[in-house]
Amino acid sequence: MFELDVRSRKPIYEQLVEKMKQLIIHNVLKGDEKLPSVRELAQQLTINPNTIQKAYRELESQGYIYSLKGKGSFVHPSSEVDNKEELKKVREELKQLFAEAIYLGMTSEEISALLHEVEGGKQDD
Amino acid sequence: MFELDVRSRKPIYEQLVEKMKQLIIHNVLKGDEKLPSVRELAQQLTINPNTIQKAYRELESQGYIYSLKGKGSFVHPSSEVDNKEELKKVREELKQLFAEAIYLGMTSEEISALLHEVEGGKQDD
DNA sequence: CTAACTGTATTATTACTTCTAGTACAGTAT
DNA sequence: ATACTGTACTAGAAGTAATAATACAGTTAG
Repeated sequence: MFELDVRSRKPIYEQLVEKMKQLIIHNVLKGDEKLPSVRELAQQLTINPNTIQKAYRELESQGYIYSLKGKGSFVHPSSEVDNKEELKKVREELKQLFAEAIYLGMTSEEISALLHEVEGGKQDD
Repeated sequence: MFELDVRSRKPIYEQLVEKMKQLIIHNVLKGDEKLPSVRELAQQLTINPNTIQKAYRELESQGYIYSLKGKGSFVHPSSEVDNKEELKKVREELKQLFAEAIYLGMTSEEISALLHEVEGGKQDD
């Protein structure tokens, strides 16, 4: 499914959260799609099931997936995502990153271009 | 100078790096301005000098400050900052964050508005 | 109902990172 | 010389991440 850097200073479960978010955001994993089970993914990645669970718990609290006992974990459909806390966090991070980008010499034109590049790469299905 | 959350899950030296970057980026700390010494700041914040040094080392490697043995640590003037690695990192983070913002329901207009808000708040002196 | 899946929770242990503490050395300035 | 600076190193305490081994509850296919 993806690769992890076990030697990284960044915790495995955080890497896992980031990668999964990317897959969900870029629609590689579609709404209501079933994710690999905790044990299955642990075996695939040769890491401990508890670590997977920790990542899934985090993804669930951020609203990206939902889990049903006995059934599995599933991608939360984008249209239903309504996480005001996450949105607030993202807004703050954007402001911080904009200031940093400008400080490092990026123009607002460059930044806008990047935005529209990302925006253009989207499609619903 | 600022406040730190010692109880936070985020390491103290990382908080310190973030805060200092903000002060530098927003021109509260100006170019070539002398920063508090490692020992002085450690005393002010009641944390260990080694922790301050770790933060300063990180800020130096990111190009935000420079240190002179026996003299002190100083803010790197914005105009001279030319850190291609940092810029590359920021570009990647922007793309990731844009995708996330859009996924969470922000429009590109909202994002652009945020950008110009940050941009407008700048002034050289 | 049983067997084999699911998520979830708990406890114990190990490994790693962060932070502190103390010391030391080299360069600068008065 | 004295008192500042940054920098480096070792050692130990404290907290976090990751593993390992169980256990329990809900779902589903036979």
